[in-house]
Amino acid sequence: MQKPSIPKGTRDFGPAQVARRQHIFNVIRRTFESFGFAPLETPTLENLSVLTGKYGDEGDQLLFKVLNSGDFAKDVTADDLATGSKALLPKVAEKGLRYDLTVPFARYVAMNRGTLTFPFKRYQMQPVWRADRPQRGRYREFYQCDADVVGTDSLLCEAEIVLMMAQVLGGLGLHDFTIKINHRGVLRNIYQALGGEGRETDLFVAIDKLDKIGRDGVTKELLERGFSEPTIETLFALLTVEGTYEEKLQRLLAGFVTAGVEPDGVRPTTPDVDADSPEPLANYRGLTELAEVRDLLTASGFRQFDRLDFDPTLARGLSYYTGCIFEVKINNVQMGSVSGGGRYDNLTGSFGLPGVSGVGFSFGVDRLYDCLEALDLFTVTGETPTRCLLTHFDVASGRAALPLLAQLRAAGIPSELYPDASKLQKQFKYADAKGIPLVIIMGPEEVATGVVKVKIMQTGVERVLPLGEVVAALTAE
RNA sequence: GUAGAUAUAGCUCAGCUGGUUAGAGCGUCGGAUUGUGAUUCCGAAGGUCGUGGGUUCGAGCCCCAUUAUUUACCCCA
Repeated sequence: MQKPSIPKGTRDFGPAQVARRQHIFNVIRRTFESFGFAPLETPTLENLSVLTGKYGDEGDQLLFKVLNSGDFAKDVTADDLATGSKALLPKVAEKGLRYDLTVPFARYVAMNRGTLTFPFKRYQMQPVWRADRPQRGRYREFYQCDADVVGTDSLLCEAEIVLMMAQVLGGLGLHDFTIKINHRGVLRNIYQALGGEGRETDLFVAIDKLDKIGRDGVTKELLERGFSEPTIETLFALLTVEGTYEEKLQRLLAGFVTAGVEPDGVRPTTPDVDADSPEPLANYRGLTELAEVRDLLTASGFRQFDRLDFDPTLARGLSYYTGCIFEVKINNVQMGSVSGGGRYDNLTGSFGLPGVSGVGFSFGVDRLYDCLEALDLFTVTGETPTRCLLTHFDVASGRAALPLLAQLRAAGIPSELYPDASKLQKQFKYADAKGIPLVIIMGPEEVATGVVKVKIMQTGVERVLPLGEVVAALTAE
């Protein structure tokens, strides 16, 4: 006999876990739909040509590839084998499991460009797969819940992302969170303020780690990557600006002007956005857009600015982001980000549809689940949906219970009849173990008199009711 | 890919410098209660100690290998 097992990084979800997960999905779905997003589902399998090259070299290695059907080795030559796996791969696998929901979405938009109405808003809640090393909060199969908009540059989308993040977390009872926001334009301006020394991406990767490895760690890493000490000094002066959202914007602005950073223009903004800001703010796209997002949030009634943190060190890995970027962390839990996203100006470009701007974000359901569990915030506990258990002792009383069972179900009370004529004790233990709140006793005595006992498990109180009144009495409660 | 930790009953874990027949709690099953759960009491079943070698008179314990799990790094949700 072999020991049963499941693949690394995958999990079974029992009834209680599914109930809790469904609760999370429901909160997210309700929020997405209330903001006008429509559901989309895409295949588990995508063609590898769609997936490869979209997530960088490391991402490509994390893709699960699916072996071709039939004789998958029929096109393989001795040369291919000698060359190695890279030459072999396209010949044996042409499909792979989806790695995220954004790329399949982009593929869908490009394929259906003729029939979609833009701006197109969709949400998607499906599993994705990554051949990663599993660890805390990291699985090989996990669910993402994405909401994206394509076909508009409006910063209202960015503001609404913040609103949705806050609404979902609040709806789940997770009130102690931080939404970090930054802008790729701000990062670029910082890079320019340093005189454009070294590689831009090296800089972003290093500063993104600031909260993890600290100032000394980042300094060391930048020195290794060829940045000079005065440059690093300037960098930290910009990165460590203190104050409110607004104050940080102003201080960075002053820093950019001092450093002589060339203004990178401005996209159209709403007229009165910068009413209380001096003119130069408008000349840096990143700062301008962050200011506008803040104003749109204020106008939308957003009141949780203490949980919205403009963090110039937030970089995020995925290179396709070009505008605002977001990341959400739950405080007081050791867990990576539970949500993240941003704007990408050319998402569908690689699928032959250039110039379409998209903005979106994603929740990690599995991490939200782990956070809720760590903070003991789950309220859903149901092991079974059953509300009422009918007990019986013999074939005759079991038969006699069936009409009542049907009536209960018709009345919308999820009910079941214990399938075997076991000892009553066993039937009660079953109800107790599953958390079924009501037990109706239906023995020969009850059948003969037409009067049944209804026991409320939690209190132990037992009521005696004529058969005909049971459904009405239970419905009333 | 790099580094560490762990592997003993269905589950969570004890098991001393290597010493006779490997333990507990929970769970399961039976009984006290032949028609009443959760509480109480009594009893029972359940383990080739991850796998393969080695050292030793003797290995759950020491050594080597191997597999699985897990944590951190990288990267990410």
